[in-house]
Amino acid sequence: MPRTRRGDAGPRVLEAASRLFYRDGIGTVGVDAVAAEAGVAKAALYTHFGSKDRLVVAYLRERDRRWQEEIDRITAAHASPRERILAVFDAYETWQARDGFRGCAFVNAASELARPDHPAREVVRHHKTALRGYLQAQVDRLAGPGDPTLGATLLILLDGAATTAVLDRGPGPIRHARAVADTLLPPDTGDESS
Amino acid sequence: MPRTRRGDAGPRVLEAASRLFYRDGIGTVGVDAVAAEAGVAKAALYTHFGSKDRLVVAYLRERDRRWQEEIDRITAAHASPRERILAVFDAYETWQARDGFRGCAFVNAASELARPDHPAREVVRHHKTALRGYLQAQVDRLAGPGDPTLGATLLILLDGAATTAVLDRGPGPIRHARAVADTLLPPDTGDESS
DNA sequence: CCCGTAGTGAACCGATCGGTCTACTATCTC
DNA sequence: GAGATAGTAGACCGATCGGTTCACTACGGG
Repeated sequence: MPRTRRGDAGPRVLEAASRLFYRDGIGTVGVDAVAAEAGVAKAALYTHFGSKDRLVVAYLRERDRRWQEEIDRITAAHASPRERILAVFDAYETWQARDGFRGCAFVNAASELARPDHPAREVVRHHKTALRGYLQAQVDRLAGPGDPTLGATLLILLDGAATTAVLDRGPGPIRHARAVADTLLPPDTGDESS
Repeated sequence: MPRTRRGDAGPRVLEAASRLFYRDGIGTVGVDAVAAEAGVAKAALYTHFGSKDRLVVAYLRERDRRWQEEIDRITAAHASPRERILAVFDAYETWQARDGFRGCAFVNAASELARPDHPAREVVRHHKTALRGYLQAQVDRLAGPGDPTLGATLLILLDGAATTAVLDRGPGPIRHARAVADTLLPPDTGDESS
C-alpha cells in the first residue's frame, strides 16, 4: 500500500529532509520526523539513504546543485562580470525575503556538525569554494590589476550579510553588503571576453 | 565528599558548559557530559541552573560578558575611534588563531536553536546589537557626513570573516575584512571628543 | 560542638534517538 | 498470470536524552 507512486520515495524523502533540516536544524530533526513528513515508511528512507549522516550529505548536495543552477541562470542572464557579481547579491536578497529564511544552510550545517571530519563538511567546503571560485573568475575578467583575494572578500560579504539577516530580518544587511561590493569592484571596461 | 570547594560548583559547571557547548555544539552535548566535565554531580548542575535551556542562556551571557570586557580593554587602549574599530578586527584575528576556533559562539547558537522564541536567541540578539552599537558609536565620532549604517556594515564584515575562517582556517578572511573596513572608514581628524 | 547546607553518586523516569526487522501488499515487467 | 520489486505499518533494539529523587556526607558558621 504505497502512499507514493513507485520510485517516488527517494525524492520525497529528500524534499522533506530539506524542508525540515533547514527549518528546524539537522540535530533537532529525527529520521522518524523526516519519514513522516515525506509520507513514507522509515524503512524506505533507509533503503534509499542508509543512514542519517548520508541523508544529511544528500540534503546538502541537493541544495548545492540548486545553487549551481541559480549561478548558471545568472551567468546566462548577464554577460558583464560586474553585473554577474551584483546579481549574486540580488539573488541573496530575493532568497532572504522568502518565508522561513534561516540563513545559509551550509553555514548552519557546519555550525551544527562540529566534527571537522564529518562527511557533510566536505560538501559545505565544496559549496563555498565553488561560489568563491565563481566570484573570483568574474573579478579576474574585470579591468585593472586583478586582486586575487577579491573573490574571497565578496564571499565574506555574502556570508556576513546572510548571518546578520537571520537576526535582523529584512533586506538591509544584504543591500549594505551589495553596496560595499559595488565600491570594491573596478568598473566594467566593456571588452571582457567569455 | 564534594570534589569542589564549597560554592565552586556553579562556576565549574559554567566553565565546562562553555568549553563543551562551543567545541561540540549545544545540541550534541548532554547535561551528563557537562556535569562529568565539570567534575560535579548532575544534581548540583540542576540546583544551580534548573534546566539545560537556562544553562545555555547562562553560557551565552557569560561569553557576552567576556566580549564586553574585551571591548572595554580596546576602548581603554585606544582613544581614536578609527583605531578602536580596527582593534576589534585585530581581536577577532587573535581569537581566530586560538586552538579550537569554531566561529562565533552566538552565530553557532542561533544556527542550532532554530526556534525564534528560544530564550537564548535574545542573548544572541543582544550581543550583536551591542557590538554594532559600539562600532556605530565610533563611526559617529569620525569626520565627514556620518553614515548611520556603517556600523552595521562593519558587523557584516566581522561575522562574514568569522564564518569563512571556520572552513578556511588562518588569518586571511579577517585580514581581508579588516582591509575593507580600513577603506570604508573616513580618516581620523584628530579632534574627536569622547 | 552541632546543625544547616552544598554537594555526592547512583538509581530511576518516560521519551526519543538512529537503526533493524518482519510480515505483508501493491504495482510493474515479462 | 507469476515473480520480482518497492513500499507499508509497526514492533523492536540498545543507547541516550533531559530531568528527578534519594540516602548520604563533608564542611563552614554560629
